[in-house]
Amino acid sequence: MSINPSRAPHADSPDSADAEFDGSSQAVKAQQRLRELILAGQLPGGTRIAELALVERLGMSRTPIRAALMRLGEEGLLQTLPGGGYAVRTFSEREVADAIELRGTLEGLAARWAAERGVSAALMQEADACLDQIDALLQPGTLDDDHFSGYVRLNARFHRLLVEMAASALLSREIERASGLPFASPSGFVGVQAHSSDARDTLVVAQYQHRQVLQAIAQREAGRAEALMREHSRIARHHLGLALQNPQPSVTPGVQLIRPS
Amino acid sequence: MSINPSRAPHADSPDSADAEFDGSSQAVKAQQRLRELILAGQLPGGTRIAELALVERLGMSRTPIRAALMRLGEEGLLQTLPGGGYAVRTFSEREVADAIELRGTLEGLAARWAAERGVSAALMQEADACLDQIDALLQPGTLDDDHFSGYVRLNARFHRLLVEMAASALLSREIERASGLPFASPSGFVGVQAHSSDARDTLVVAQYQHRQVLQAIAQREAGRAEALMREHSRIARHHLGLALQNPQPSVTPGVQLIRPS
DNA sequence: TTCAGATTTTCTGTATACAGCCGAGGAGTT
DNA sequence: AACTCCTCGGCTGTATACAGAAAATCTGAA
Repeated sequence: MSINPSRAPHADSPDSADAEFDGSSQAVKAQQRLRELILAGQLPGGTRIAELALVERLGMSRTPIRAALMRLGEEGLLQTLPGGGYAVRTFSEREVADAIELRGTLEGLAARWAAERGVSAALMQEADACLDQIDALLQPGTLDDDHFSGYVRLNARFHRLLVEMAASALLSREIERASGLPFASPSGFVGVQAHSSDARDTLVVAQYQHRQVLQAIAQREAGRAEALMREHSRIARHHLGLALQNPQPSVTPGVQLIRPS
Repeated sequence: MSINPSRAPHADSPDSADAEFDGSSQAVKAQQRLRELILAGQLPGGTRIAELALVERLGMSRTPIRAALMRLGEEGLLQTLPGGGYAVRTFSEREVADAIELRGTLEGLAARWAAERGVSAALMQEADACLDQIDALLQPGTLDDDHFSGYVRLNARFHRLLVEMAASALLSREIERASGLPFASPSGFVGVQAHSSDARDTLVVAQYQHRQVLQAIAQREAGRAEALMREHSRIARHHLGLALQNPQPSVTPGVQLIRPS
């Protein structure tokens, strides 16, 4: 017996191109795929998740699935039920807004620490180069979907660099955690107005704020840096409002978890 | 066989009076007892923790122990080792200070939300009564150990009420998490100067800040409430400095996890 | 027809068996 | 004597068996 051979997994799983490299353990694979399943709306919000169903679906035993459920529970995507077990969590609009503001506050703290403690020249240059790339993307007249996904990637990169500037493993973990809810992440909702007329203008404003934050950090203006990052998160909140008026699950993963108010 | 009967646990376990009521599952018991073991210094910081050793020590199987290790890892008390497994984490003085400031920032956000959104009269009265009790404790001339532990309890209660005022489950979880590191908790270090000459004065200042925060919330002064809570956390940071000058593991659990800088 | 009780099914929590991996230690060679 | 390679032991990740509990369903009576 041993590992019952090969185990031809998933016969259904309409998941798109996964084939992501094996990572390592079964547990992290389970966590990743479970998250994808939830965000893609495969698992309806609010209903109990049976471990055995996932055994069937993910093609592994209960042990790594159990670990993944626990992790996603800590992360906030699942809620523990009183009788035991987990259910896919749903979020009120207020909760999502709170999550965004929380992330903004934490990123504000990161910017403040970066300004107070100073940042290595190499890191500043890297961030600067990142913003230059965003500038190039925002040249007038060039805004197709490719450019949008490019913006999402560069924006996430800039936010990551900013957290790195704070040089605090503790804060990094906490921000990563707060950004775990997909709609709370820095780029969670940018795709929502990809085809809006003033889509570019919003990104221009966001990019302006990026520049100002970096300048404030460089000039050691801690209070200003913090305030700017907080304000910056309001853009995500604005996007949230747009996303709820015009839901497009394809571009904003996880919206179906937000229950209408 | 079944559950090997009754389980006469621990023959060694020099733990003090536990006998805490059964709670429920083995997993949460494991988590609680593991945390106690770490905070009491039974498990030296930095060394790898073998699951089998805990099986022996806690008298249960690997499964709940594994769950407890994962939870404590997420919580930050343990770090995961590259080769797999966990080790008791140690903290630099800087990290502890960061944790305190992070908690202060989050509590500041809670105070701000409370002020912005308003608080029920019942909750305000409860907090007021709590502060009245602290006032009674701080009457001049009466500062023995009992009063100190009373202060710790009431202080924790006030901070809990304040978080409740924000009425955000998300923020509650995050603050609870940030206070998980024992030295980052609101009352983590107050015992450090129990026998200092100006012990009472520090508590008087803290209590003054409590009153002001409550007033700011009642008057809907959001910015002031936030700033006050942030400043309030500096008292804990002050206590941290004292604790490191004069370590007393008995009154400040977990200090031995802080590595000298 | 509806409600209450009993039975059955299914689930989670726990314990344990199995296999691969990493590290320590010893033996052999230069 | 020092270095290298091999072997052995222990430990973690994974799979599975077992027991208690809760929910769902079915049956019987009012």
